[in-house]
Amino acid sequence: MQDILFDFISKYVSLTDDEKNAIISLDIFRSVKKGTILLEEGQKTKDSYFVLKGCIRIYYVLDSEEKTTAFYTEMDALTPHCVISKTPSQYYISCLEDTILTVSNTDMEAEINSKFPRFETLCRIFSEELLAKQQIDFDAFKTSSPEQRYLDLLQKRPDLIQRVPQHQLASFLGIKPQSLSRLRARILEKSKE
Amino acid sequence: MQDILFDFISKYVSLTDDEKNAIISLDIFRSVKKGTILLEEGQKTKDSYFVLKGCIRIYYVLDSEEKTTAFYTEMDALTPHCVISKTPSQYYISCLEDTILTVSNTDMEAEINSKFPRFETLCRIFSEELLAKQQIDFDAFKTSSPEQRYLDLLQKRPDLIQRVPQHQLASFLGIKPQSLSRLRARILEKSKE
DNA sequence: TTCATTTTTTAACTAAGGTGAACGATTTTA
DNA sequence: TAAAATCGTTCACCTTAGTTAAAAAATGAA
Repeated sequence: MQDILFDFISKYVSLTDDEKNAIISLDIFRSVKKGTILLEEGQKTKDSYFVLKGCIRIYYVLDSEEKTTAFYTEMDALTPHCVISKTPSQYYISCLEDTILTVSNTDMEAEINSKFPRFETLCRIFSEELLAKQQIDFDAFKTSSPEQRYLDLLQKRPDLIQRVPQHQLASFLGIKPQSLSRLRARILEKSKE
Repeated sequence: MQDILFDFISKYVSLTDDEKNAIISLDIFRSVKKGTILLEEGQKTKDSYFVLKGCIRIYYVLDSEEKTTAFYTEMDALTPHCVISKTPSQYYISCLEDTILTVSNTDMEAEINSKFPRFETLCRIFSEELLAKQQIDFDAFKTSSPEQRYLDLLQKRPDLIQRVPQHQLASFLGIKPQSLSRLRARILEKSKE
């Protein structure tokens, strides 16, 4: 299971056995049941997550309605905004499936970073990559219609459409569940012609 | 002018005179005229920007229409996606106003990072902050209507609405210029009642 | 200043998403 | 297992954005 993490890291830097052992000794691997809430609105935390297997999601409760804005699956890393801003969380994080992930807090990261400078380089590069990728995703969202967004998702993350409930997918796409349902029917109708 | 940059950096780490001089000797300060195109679609570059004064924007050309997706003003940093992904750029970057900025390339950053490890820490923290902030912005975009987005912008970035052409603001808000115009009229109508 | 260009607004019409309600189907839970 | 809650779909109606076109306003260049 740890190998998933190290395989991932090896894309960026090659770790020595010393470094790997330092990470393992942190005891960061966790197994969590479907439905578990990792973070609640209003809470403060220093914990970041890296998904090894399964799926977690971010959702807000606005006007007593759930709005899912992000999904994290295998090899996705999530540092909640409240960890960075040191303010109470504006959103919930919960497990959509039984999930295996790593949980690491700011202090542990600081320690590893100072012991192994290459780990800091890894974090910097990784975070720069995520930022650039997310920028592209945001741009694509702004410049396309809900229907186009759905079709794009179908191409790029077909797995998500299978494993995630429609109403969560809808708010992820920025629309209401009824609209997603209608939009899907519309696409099906078009493809018949 | 350099002081703007160092004031900004001092929020994250305090630099020694040695470090400041190393940065100054890189000769990264540039003054560019309104309308200058810093990066074109299809180009490759290693250059990142930090805006000291003025405003630059990212725009795509889709179906021969300009779609502006981001603005960068005083104290904003921009590393184009193509710098990270090492692929040709999907978008243009141009100056909306006469602008003073720093231009630094990947190689220079790598050099500074290896000479001054604290600079790497600065970059990591800065990039993690940007990522978290952008996530929140993206979430807000997904969970609100064009009208709400406009009202939010009016609160949070009133300067942008003054200094940026409406049609660029429109695509930044994910709508057409005519819709923004109509939406503004609608808001004005409501406020009269 | 004048002319050309760009930007913003307005309007009429079309298309698409939001709302509220209803209906099975499925899942959860007691 | 039965009852309750959740989920996905459909419908009718409303609101809002997209489209096309035109005109007014603002901007820039000769």
